[in-house]
Amino acid sequence: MAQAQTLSRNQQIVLNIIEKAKGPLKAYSILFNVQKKGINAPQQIYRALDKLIEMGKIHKIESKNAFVACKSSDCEISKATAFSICESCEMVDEISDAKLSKYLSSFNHRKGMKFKRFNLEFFGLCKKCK
Amino acid sequence: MAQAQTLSRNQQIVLNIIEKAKGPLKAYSILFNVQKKGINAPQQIYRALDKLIEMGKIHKIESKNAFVACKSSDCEISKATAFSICESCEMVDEISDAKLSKYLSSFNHRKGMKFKRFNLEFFGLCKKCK
DNA sequence: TATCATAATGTTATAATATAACGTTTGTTA
DNA sequence: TAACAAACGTTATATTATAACATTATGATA
Repeated sequence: MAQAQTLSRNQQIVLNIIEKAKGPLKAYSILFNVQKKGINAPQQIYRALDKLIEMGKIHKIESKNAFVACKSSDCEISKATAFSICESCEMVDEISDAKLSKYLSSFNHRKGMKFKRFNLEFFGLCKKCK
Repeated sequence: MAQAQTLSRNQQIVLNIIEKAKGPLKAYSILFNVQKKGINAPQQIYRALDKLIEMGKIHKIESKNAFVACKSSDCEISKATAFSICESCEMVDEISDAKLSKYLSSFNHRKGMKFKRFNLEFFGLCKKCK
């Protein structure tokens, strides 16, 4: 079984950069930042990103094609993610709201579909940009 | 002011294809389907898609980079969209649930952000694929 | 109806995002 | 230590999306 905690070298490098970043990072901007460390190809970045997502260490912001570190204890390895996204600056904030999470996790579509996972993106202007 | 109802030729062509489709369509697959009608370049598709989204006639499924026709009267020109997405087949269904919509529209993040819009994607297996 | 502004068009080129496919290396564990 | 799985490195290419520029249609109004 894959060990939940141990990160490979490339995974650790990529995660460090994402964790240090103030906002969401794009794959190619990560790539440019790690070329000094000997990572040269997009494939290497995308592979690390995929694994980090699987492990729940990071999330993809779908509307921005960008990645943020997970800050939520509620998201249960990315089964229940919610973000607030500022349409003016680059700010993205992960929303940890147990009530919201519970409400959505128990939501079931009439048409017979049982959901395994959801991703919610809110858009607006953050405090600064308002 | 832009007239909410009148569609240009290209917009109409693109909308027709999306409305006739059984599932979400990707930009380039739309392009291949309309080359017989004299639309030759991606730019033409993307421009039509952008306008149709603005008008609320279609929505983008962010996790799939694909587009579906709007079927909801609740979504208020894409201010409040929710979809159920089958992870096995290509099925995407727009969720019209007034309660859900109201709940999320009135949700406000603690950190002082007032939301203008949200997009929610649920993932699971549809009836057929289950 | 002439004119002006706006929206939409057509086209070429290119940017940005992401994956396929292959062989090699490393790490785990039986 | 042999065998397997995971991660790596690399080249090539596929997919998604936008920039930039010239042209043509459309609609409002003077």
